Amino acid sequence: MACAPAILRFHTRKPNIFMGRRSEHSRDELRTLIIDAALELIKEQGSGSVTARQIAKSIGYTPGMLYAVFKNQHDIFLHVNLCTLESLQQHCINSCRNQPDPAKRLLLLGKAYWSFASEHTHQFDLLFARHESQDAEIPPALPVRVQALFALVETALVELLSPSDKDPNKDQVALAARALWSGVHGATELGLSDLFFFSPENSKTDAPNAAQQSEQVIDTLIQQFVAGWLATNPIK
Amino acid sequence: MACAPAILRFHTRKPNIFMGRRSEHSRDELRTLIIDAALELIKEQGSGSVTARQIAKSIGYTPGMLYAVFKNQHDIFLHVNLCTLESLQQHCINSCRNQPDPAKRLLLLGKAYWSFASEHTHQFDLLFARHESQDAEIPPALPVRVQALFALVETALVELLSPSDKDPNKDQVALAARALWSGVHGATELGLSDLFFFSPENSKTDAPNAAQQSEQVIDTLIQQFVAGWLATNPIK
DNA sequence: TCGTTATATTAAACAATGTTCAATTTAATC
DNA sequence: GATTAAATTGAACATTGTTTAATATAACGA
Repeated sequence: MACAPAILRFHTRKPNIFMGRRSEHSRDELRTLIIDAALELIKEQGSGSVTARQIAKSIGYTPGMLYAVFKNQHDIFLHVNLCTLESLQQHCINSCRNQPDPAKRLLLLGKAYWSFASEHTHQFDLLFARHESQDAEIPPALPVRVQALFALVETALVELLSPSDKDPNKDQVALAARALWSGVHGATELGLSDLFFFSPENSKTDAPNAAQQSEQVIDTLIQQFVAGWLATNPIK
Repeated sequence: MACAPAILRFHTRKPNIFMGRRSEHSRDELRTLIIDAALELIKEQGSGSVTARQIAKSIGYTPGMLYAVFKNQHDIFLHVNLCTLESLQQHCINSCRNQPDPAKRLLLLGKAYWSFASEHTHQFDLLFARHESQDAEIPPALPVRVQALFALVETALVELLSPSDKDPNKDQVALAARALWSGVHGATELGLSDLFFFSPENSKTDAPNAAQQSEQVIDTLIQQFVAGWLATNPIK
């Protein structure tokens, strides 16, 4: 292979990020362009009917380009989910930041979770949709954001037990927070699907709609859980 | 239109279900054939990758035939969901039919719900998947089955309060049952998605897997809820 | 028994989808 | 200004759900 060295010499050139670009946008700009466009389309139509061609067209590109930036469609949606999770987190934090009473704060958090889900149904659906495992890695920021959500609940639960003392069983608190919030999440899911099926005879003349039912179920769940939490954990 | 009556005469013949059949199967047999085939494929692959061609091929027919029996693919899946819901219901009933203690029964129900979901993940996913509204009507048997599931919880909650007395507030019981079961459902969903994200430092050297976590979360939720239920409702 | 009629099923087509990749355009480099 | 490498395209590919004209077949009437 006498010619190999001569050929390899050409490959030693340092690559440049801007080489050969045709558009105004850097790779990172393209990333956010794509994610924002996808998010917008999902808000309008739901993720199920958003196509690669739609996303590309809405930012003035060709579908093929998307695959130079993201691994596949599912990869794009994963990064949309990151945005959604961030919005959800902010919405929850804002809903209760001025409420010092931990029990009331939990109720506000529950209402916020439901209101976000019902006002951003398509985003919420995608966030918790369970596709069979695609070949795209979960962004590492996702677990962090979920934990941050749980932390809000954990704090409230700790405050409920000991407003002054600060030595709770962390394992127990983490478990309780996840149990309680699983409940709020489940009620939200069932509420969105309108799956409560209250017997008509049980309710009065004016049957509550799905949204009212959900809020009632969530409130009940939180109240009962808090009552149980206080009953089983004696105030130190 | 002098000829009209002559033509119309032919149309007065009574239609017969077996007219022109080429196969051994009646329309109803085809319905169950299709549903069973779809169910089997969903168990193996998950609904997301089951195609009309696969279903048709597995029962020795052509995809076009499916559309003479069902409105569309979503319609087929809805009827698969009916089977799934029936299995889930049976699984739950069987899990606790010999347990007289209502609190223990609720725990068994929770375990059963989780075990069904984790052993039939693909079916469970399809059952609660929230597609954007397709044009196929929900089978009327579905609400009935969901209510039957809630009834198991309602009964246990009533027994918890008054083992002998039988005059509970029905609205309150219905609400509490849905709240509690929303929780179990939510914990199941989050568990399947492995979204609990317990901080590693909180757990001991041997971190529990997703299944163990889910069962623990579900147990905690039920125990706390029951404690709250007993605390807020004085025994009559 | 033999056409006639109504149904059941097919086969082929359709438009739309996600994705790939050779070809092309463009910018940076020598 | 020629060369090199990256960015983007555009056309293709295999699949998908679904429709529909054509066909095969069973029941009916005489």
